[in-house]
Amino acid sequence: MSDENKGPFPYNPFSDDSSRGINDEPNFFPFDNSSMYDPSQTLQGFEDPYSSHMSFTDCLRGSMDYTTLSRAFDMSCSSSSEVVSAAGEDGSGKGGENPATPGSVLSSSSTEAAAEGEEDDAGKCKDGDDKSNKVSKPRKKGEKKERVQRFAFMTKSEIDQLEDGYRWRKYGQKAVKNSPYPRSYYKCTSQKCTVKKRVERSFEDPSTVITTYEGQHNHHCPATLRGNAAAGMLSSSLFPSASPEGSSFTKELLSQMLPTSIDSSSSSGQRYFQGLGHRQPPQSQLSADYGLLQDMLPPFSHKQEP
DNA sequence: CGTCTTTGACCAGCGC
DNA sequence: GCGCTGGTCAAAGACG
Repeated sequence: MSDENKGPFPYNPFSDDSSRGINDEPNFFPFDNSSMYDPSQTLQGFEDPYSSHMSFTDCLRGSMDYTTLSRAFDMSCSSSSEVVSAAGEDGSGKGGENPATPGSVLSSSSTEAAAEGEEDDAGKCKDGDDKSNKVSKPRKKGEKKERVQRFAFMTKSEIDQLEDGYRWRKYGQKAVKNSPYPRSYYKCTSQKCTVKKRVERSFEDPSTVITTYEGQHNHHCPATLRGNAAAGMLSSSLFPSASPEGSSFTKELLSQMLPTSIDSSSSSGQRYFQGLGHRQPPQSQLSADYGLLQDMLPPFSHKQEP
């Protein structure tokens, strides 16, 4: 892939020139450290999507390690009409999760996570079938591996793993080309859940952790059930399907948390947070809100099991 | 003892 | 076809 993916950020994990080519790059909106959230001023570079960011994890973790968060969506913009149509039908399909709503931060563009997805990617990752599928999985010539919805966070953090409410099992680590920092691979530990994530550090800015989620949870967020509202909230934001009402819930929620506009009209399907910017509520207020959320979340998180 | 991490090996996709 | 790289597996070890 080429330079346009790199954007202003020094290192884009999806921009390397490797042969990755399987899932391709999620639309990636790196944040600019120089414009990190400052409550005393409006967001710098407000018009610039590349500087869109928000202090989200800061809220989630009670202002611990994370200071800035930006995210991107994998709209899997590809030339494949198959993918495009899949993205389209998703809006009415399982995704009925109104991908265009702010709360539905996850827009399913995946061809698998939505319709047959739980079969395919699941097939690849399902217990016991991993190997066989990996080894013998026949693939028609020219047929590309299905895309899964992916989105990435760039997080200013000392620690690598964002606590998002889900439990992850590390299954691999690889050195990354052009980066001294390895990339770690995690799978959701929940049975039949095929969500994966990759975590790596930016080599230009070691304080920045890049987390890439892939797939959609098909189960409750443990944190929500446990009452960890913050993590659960993030989870329901990231994976609305794991919480059917979560989409509307998070829509409402995020409309408060993310008062700035979210481009939901983009024909390309690209959406992103504009960041909390100038209207981010004070920490104390957020904490109070999360306290309420903690009470609200359980009823919202009932998963409609098929 | 169950769970998780580490790590070397293997495989697939891509460019040359 | 070959080499490179990312992604994944799975055995072994660490940990609580």
